[in-house]
Amino acid sequence: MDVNDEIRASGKRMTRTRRAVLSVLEQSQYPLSPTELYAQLKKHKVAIDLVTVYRNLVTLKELGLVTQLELHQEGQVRYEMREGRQHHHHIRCKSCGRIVDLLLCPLKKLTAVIEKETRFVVGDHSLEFSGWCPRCQ
Amino acid sequence: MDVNDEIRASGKRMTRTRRAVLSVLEQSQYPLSPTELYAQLKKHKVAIDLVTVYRNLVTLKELGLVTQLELHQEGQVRYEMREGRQHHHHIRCKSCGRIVDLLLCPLKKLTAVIEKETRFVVGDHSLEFSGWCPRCQ
DNA sequence: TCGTTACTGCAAGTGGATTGCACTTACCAT
DNA sequence: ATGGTAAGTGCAATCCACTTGCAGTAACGA
Repeated sequence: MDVNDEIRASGKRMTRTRRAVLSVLEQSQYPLSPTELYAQLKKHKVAIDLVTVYRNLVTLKELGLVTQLELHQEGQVRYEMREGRQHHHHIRCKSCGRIVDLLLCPLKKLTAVIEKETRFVVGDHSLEFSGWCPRCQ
Repeated sequence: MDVNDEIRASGKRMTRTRRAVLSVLEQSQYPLSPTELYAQLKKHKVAIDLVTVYRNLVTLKELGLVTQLELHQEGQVRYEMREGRQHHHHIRCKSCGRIVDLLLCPLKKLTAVIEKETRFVVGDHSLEFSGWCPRCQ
């Protein structure tokens, strides 16, 4: 079941704008904010409204096709394709804003410890590092 | 050197409103958003503008007297007193929004691994869990 | 190809946070 | 103790990410 099928299976439709949003996300090397995504679309001469970008991202997130992340101190949200990629975190350069994937997640074993400590049932976690990238050091 | 001295030593002044902001933060059991802080001040009949709350928080953060945190999916920032408290993280209830401290930080040893993997120089990290608190389960 | 209804664009609205500016006040030098 | 100056404050306006209302458009199953 490819992306197209997944969308259709949920009663949603594969529209011109939705295809364009997916295409830009698929080609991006790093998670995009709605505004950046919108700028990319404009660059590719796609006629689309920023509101439509927002609404498509909400839909795609609900369908589990994209992941939403919020990086510290950014004041905006970012999205990346989920598409077979495994759970991971990010590091962001404090100087140029560059965002790079981290392949590790050291937290899975921690859940039990935290549940014992707090009596919460742990759902998600968000982990993010910031620092200075090679170019900015 | 107490809080008062620290503020004075930096060329800042200890004003009526700044004292009130600090007092509310000191008495809070959990990190407060500017709006919550403002509401607390109003409840205590402190005459203050919301803008002044914001500006004081910026100043206190710059002085290292308070820590700013951004919890995932909240869309607002929170502050807590630093005051001798050691580095820690938080867990937030997805249902009622309750925020509880975690005493552990499993990430210190990870810095070297990440620096090797990414060639970044790691500065800060932000880690946050969410789940369901005992009352909301 | 037609009808339903998801989707879109435009405009307006929210809410958290910031900025400009004139007035006020803390506090140090005298 | 007091007067000058620069930090701090309040108010209004603004910014910016994001959301909502609504009328018109288009995907796609029948």
